[in-house]
Amino acid sequence: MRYWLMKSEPDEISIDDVLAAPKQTIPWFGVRNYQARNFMRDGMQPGDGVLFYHSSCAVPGVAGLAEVASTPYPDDSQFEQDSKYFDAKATREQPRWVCVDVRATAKTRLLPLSEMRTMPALEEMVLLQKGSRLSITPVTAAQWKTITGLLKADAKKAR
DNA sequence: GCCAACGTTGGC
DNA sequence: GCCAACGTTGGC
Repeated sequence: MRYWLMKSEPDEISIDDVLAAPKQTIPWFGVRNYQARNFMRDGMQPGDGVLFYHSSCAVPGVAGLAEVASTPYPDDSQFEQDSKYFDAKATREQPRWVCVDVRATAKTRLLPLSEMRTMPALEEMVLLQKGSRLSITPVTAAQWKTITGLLKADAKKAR
């Protein structure tokens, strides 16, 4: 069981969009960075925990929780000429890009990036490292526990 | 919209 | 295989 942080632009696909999708599940297509791809291809297993992160928006941060819901498979958008994710060098025989299905499990309060930066327990998060801009990054079990623990406690207080 | 940081491309 | 030029990401 591993943990990941996955960035999505809420203007494209927000946590609400995924929760509204059939089975609360969407294919995580469009990753076009080799490191991020390798995390999906070589690291992800169904059931892995996912921090659903909203990026490129007014207040970037963790907006919900999700889980990996499939093994990796070829990303169809690489074959679609009309897609902005089309890759002329990819073939059905030799796909270059993969995706996994992601199932949203909870919307949380927004945990802003700025707040995460103040938390000593999260100092080592890949997301918070200088110059880090990978759309998929690994999260340690301790970091996962810190963040989900905080968000669950806050949800309880809000009830 | 700016720009730092990083990734990719392609000539050599 | 180097590296300059260019493209992208994403917070601010």
